Amino acid sequence: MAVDLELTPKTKRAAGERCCEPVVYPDVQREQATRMAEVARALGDPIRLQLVDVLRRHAGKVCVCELVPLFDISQPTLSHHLGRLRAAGIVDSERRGLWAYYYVLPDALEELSAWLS
Amino acid sequence: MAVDLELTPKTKRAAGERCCEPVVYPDVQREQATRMAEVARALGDPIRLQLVDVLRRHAGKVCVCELVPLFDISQPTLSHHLGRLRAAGIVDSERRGLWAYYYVLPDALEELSAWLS
DNA sequence: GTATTGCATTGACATATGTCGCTTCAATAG
DNA sequence: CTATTGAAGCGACATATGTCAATGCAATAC
Repeated sequence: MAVDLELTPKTKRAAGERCCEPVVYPDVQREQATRMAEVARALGDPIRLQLVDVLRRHAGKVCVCELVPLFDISQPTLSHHLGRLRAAGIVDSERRGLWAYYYVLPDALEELSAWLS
Repeated sequence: MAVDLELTPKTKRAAGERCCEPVVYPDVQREQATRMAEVARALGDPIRLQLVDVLRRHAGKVCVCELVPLFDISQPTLSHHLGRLRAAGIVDSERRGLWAYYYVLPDALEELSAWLS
């Protein structure tokens, strides 16, 4: 075990047919995949996906106080989800007095949407 | 502190203007959001997204042995990612002798794709 | 000034996730 | 039969995530 005999020809090929055609795709999009995966991960929670859905259907800015009663989660948890969506560049917010209004940045979903189509 | 005086009228409204119009969207899609979030979460990793990309561009079934050298991860890790994609219903596999061939189930991405568009 | 209100932050906790090395297992080669 | 090969399974580990209660903070109401 300690000694390496190195005597294996290593020319084994299991079957006569080759494993598959050697089409190795040149990884065109490393950064693109990272960007799209980041967006997909942000959408990978039912509450966040519904948040985006509500914000998209409401063609304007929606107050957080309007979003809280839509979900069975605490206000800090909702704030956390909105923060994650904002970190992913999917939404942004604007404070008006005491209230915070969230809205979708439409371009953020474009790349992923185009790739999926 | 232990006694609840209950004497607050609770009729406070911070500003004269209402917080926002009371458009509470009837949550049409609870299960739909869960399904789409599951797919999005499965795509929420750069390696898995690139795996799906390769499998989609290759209009057929691709051998795992062809996928391994495309990424800088170990074979068990790649197997784990393929397993996650299969658990999400995005891909399926078929064994032919020693090899395993993976392919995309095109319908799996349709719902999310339609929602994003 | 003090009290209240809407939202964000913090700290905590349990669970999920990505990664690896090691092993197992089925299928083929000899 | 035994040896080898491709792929999956099994811990183990560090990190990320979803959730909450408690707190903080700025703006408004009094």
